[in-house]
Order: sequence, then structure tokens, then C-alpha cells
Amino acid sequence: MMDRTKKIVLGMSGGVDSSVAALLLKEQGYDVLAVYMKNWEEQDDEGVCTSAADYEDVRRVSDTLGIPYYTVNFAQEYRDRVFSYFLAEYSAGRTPNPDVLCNCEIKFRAFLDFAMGLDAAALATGHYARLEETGGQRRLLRAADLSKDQTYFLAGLSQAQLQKAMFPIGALQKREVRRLAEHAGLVTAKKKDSTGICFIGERNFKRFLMQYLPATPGDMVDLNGSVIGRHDGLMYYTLGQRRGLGIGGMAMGSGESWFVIGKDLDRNLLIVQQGEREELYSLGLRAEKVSFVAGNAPSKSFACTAKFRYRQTDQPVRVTMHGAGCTMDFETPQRAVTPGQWAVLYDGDVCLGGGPIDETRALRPIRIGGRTL
RNA sequence: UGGGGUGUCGCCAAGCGGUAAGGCACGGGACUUUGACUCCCGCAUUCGUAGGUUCGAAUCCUGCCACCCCAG
Repeated sequence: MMDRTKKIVLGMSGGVDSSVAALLLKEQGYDVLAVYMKNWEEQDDEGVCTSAADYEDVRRVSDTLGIPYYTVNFAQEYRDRVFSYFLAEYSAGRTPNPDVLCNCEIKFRAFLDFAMGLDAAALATGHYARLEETGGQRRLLRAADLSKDQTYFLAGLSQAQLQKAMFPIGALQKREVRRLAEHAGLVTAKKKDSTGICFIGERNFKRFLMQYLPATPGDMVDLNGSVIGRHDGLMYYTLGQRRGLGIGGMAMGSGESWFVIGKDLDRNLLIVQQGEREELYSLGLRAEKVSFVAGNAPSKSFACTAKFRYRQTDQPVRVTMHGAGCTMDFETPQRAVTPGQWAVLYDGDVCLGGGPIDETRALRPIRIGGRTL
């Protein structure tokens, strides 16, 4: 058992979840130190600095609970370890998931180091996930509230990182979290959940990217190579995307919506298709780097379930290891599996780990102008 | 300047004398610690234009304009 008089550093965002995490830790008798991370220096689209308001909420909740609070700034680390990767991936035509990396590199690395430097026994966060101890090993389990489960974003964490982690609200339902916050008189009780890239927040995504990546407009073409329209730059679109293409009805069309089914970086072409057809689906994928929470793969080849994006229902897959990477074969074809996104593996409620998708095996390969994409 | 055809929301498209379907696009919202997907709501007092017939027209008649096709 952990000594409850010991110090716990809690990452507080100014939202309900971390507020209630603070409440629970405090009630359990821990010596809680609330720390607000400011990892992004700019204002949002409306020119509002939301971090000031969030920090104010951290202050009020901390005061209500009678715990000390501080702020740390990892903006430099965030830019170097997360945002630069984020931009590089988009430039390469992929669609990265910065929040998975943020957990690995910022919250549970830079911030964890900071907490350990303060002699904390553990670093707690308001994530919806559970930890289980089995023979000195820690397992990462889905949250009790499956609709809020955030293990997808935590799948890249190592055993060493999880050994120092605590997720106080992981066993609660979201509604219970709100109820506890309300009963404790926490100002964040009814605060709307925040979304968007963590630390950057909700943005007009295309406009945001345009500030960092130069636009290189080009043609949008269909499977026949016919020009259907113009795109503003390949990095502003992702596989399976519908909105923002601006393609309306056409005399010869089926009346269905158009979707992005591929990118040809060499020729700067965005491949689009009307309706959800086989070209949008894949049978498997390859990931060059996969990490496992346990430290290594359960075996050379194993069956489990996987998610290829947050909040997707688990899909049965067969994983075959190849060195540090693996291939996954899907039981049923999957829609818009996208390079850059993470494939996260589960064995029942246990999150095994995962890695960024590098390549997919198409159900029906796309050929444009004699070239296979 | 002979003949024929067509002009309805940004695009496609119903309507054929009784008071403007639908789809796509777009906008807004919901959902959501990535990007997407999805879902919900909104979106032509007006039918190329000017007159006429009629209780009443986008629908009938006439002129004009535009575009397309066939002949020249």
C-alpha cells in the first residue's frame, strides 16, 4: 500500500475531471499538490486566452479544497517534442495524433520528471482509465465509463511511466464525477468538457494549420484521373473526409457525397470519390513501431481487438510482430484507416499498447494514371 | 437573325394551372482531450426577363435576352 501521507502531484487542467481527481485524493488523505500546465502560448481563434480562465478555475477549486496549487510551463518542450512532430507528419501527408504523443512526452515525461523532482510519490491526472497491479507489473485498463475511456490516448505509456501514475476518477462514471463536483461545491461542476488538441484547444483546424504549413493548391481528381475540383493543399485533408471539399451535384453524379480516398504527394493530387466505396476500406495495416504497456508483445502472433481512432468500437484483429513493428489483419474491412493515427490494441479491458499506423493494405488499391497509390 | 431545344437555390434536379420535392455543396449545432466520420437544424415569398390570359401561373400566350444543337 502506498503511504497516504505522501505527496501526490496532480495535473489540473481547470476542468471537472481533474477537479474531482483532486477532491478524491484529498479525501483519501494524500498530500495533494495541484499543478497547472501551460504548454501553449498563443490565444485561440477569438483572441481569447483560455488558459488564464482555466488557471483561475484551478485556483478556485484548489482554494475550495484547501490544497496548494502552482503552474508550470512546458511550452518549449511541447513545441520541440510534440508540435514539431505534428507539423512534420502533416507535411508528409499523414494525419498525426498529437495527444497520444503529448501524454508520452509531456504529461508523463517532462511533467512526470518535474513531479519526481518534487519528491512526489506519484503523478495523478484526471484521465478516464484504470490501473491494475499484477505481480509488480502495472496494467492499463479501460475506464469504468466506457463512453469516456481515454486509454486510447495513454496507449504509448511504458511500464516505468505507469508505475508512477494515478488515475483517481477512472472507476467513476462521468455523471458521478459531475455529481461529486457539485456536492463539493467545485466551480467546475458544470463546466463544459474541453475538446480539441490538448493545450491548443478547439480551433478552425484548417485555418490553424495554414498558419504553420504553406498552402500548395492542386487538383482534386477521381479514380479516372478526371479533375473534379481544386484543393487548398494536401495537408489540410485527411482520409475519409467529406466536408470542406466543396464538390456539389454533377450531371453525371450519383447525388452522394464525395470523400477523400487518397493523396498523391508527388503530383500534389487529392483523390476523391463519390459515395462510400471499397476504395475507402482496408484489410490490414503495418506499424513500424509498436510499444507495449507490459514492455513486450504477448507473443509473436496473437489475436486481440484494436481501435484505429478514438471512440471507435473495438475491431477484432490478428497481430503479427516483425521486430519493433507489426502487421495487423482485420476481421472485417475498416473504413478510412489513416497513416499517422494510432492503432491501439486491447485484450478485453486491458490496453496492451499500440503504435502509429504507417501503411494500410487496401481492400481495393487505387490506381491513378497508371500508378498505384 | 433559317429551323429546333433549354432557361427553377452555388451545383444537380422534381414540378406540366392551384399557391416551389429531394440530393450535393454550404452555414450552425450536437457528439468528441487528435484529425475525421456520424447525427440534428437551417438554406429560393420565388422559378431568365417584360407584359398578357385567369379567381389563381414556375406551369398557358406574346415580345425580348442568354445558352445549346442542327442546318447554312
